[in-house]
Amino acid sequence: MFSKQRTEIKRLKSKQTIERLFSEGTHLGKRPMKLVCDTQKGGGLALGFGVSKRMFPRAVDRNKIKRLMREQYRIVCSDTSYTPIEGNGFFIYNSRELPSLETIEKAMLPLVKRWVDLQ
RNA sequence: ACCGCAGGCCUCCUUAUCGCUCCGCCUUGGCGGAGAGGAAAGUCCGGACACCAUAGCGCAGCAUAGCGGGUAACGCCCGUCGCUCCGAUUUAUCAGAGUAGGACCAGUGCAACAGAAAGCAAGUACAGUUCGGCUGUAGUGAAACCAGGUAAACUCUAUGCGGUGCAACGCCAUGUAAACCAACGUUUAGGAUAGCGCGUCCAAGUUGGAGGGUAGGCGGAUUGAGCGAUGCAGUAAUGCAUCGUCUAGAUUAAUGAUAGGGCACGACAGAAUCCGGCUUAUGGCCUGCUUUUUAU
RNA sequence: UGGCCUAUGGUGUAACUGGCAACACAUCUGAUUUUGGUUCAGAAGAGUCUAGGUUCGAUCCCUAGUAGGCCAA
Repeated sequence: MFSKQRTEIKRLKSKQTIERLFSEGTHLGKRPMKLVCDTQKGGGLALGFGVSKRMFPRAVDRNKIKRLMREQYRIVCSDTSYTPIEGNGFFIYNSRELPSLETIEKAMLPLVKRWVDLQ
């Protein structure tokens, strides 16, 4: 995944690590998104994306939002001012309105910056 | 042309750059290939597959219901008969649509109001009469001496149905029990199963043996009652034969972004074990048929 | 993924085996009171979640859908 970039990004798959991330990780909020992250070294960068079923009952909308968030993180990585991160992160979209790529960008940039500051 | 009905097809296309999931090749980052639906949905039916004697047998229970056929199977599909509806007129026909349509000569129940009377009977008024009673008419009602009506009332008849579900189930690895297996022992009391009876299984203790559960990973998992073409059989659903073809397989869960062009300016909507149906949501195009109106 | 249940005035509940949809609270009007509350008298407000079917006639029986809720792993 993102193999040409400076850092390799893994998919966050394990149920155990996700549960530990949510109980021990740092919770950052910026409307309409939320980031749960830690700074665990050695494992590289692993990311997950989630949308509440309560907010969007249709699967088509949930898939769309997750694709938009993935795309936006890819754009963030390709930027020249990006500094590599190590750890686990989970992005959650937390609003009832269907977003555009711009609103995702406005929310994600400060979240990533605060995550970098934690390193 | 409009309305209604039936059947079939498609689900924005294309170019460039970057990016995602799986597979193959060389090899450690490149190349090549493939990548959501007709409903993937609701979970309403039917199977495949897997495990379980707490799985068996009988009763009970549940489902289906003209007749004939198709199918792995079905509550599905096809044909056909009857009944009902629709619009029309030729008043008995038609394009169509619907139809849980077996049996009240086995038994039980039910029928508000009205009515003399709604079920082991009793009996109103008038007329006729062969004056024994019978026959006809009236009035109430959805239905009235006639082996009445009602089974989407209980029930009966025929046919079918064991249960649980891929988070089934199998393997790997970690490896501590009060948990497992076999033998001995023993009360026949209690417990176990969607209901009941029979059956079956089960405890504490001793000895010996063996490796389980949970968290995690892998398999199950995509080549199948598959799809397409042609021919034959059949009114049709469908079946058979030959040839061709491989078409998602994820597991916090893959299809996007940017720029350019075109048009009808894109509806409903995203696979999670897999098939056959049904139902619901929904954009566009084509073909055929009935009725009506207009024109020729 | 699989299974189960519910829906009736604004709210909470009834309606027996199919036969005029009932009750309480809330609302409104009037009386009592200096005023308000309490109390008393009266009124309005539904066609039973939606669409079909069976029936002479459905809240009730059957089928399909909609919305909400619950359970197991």
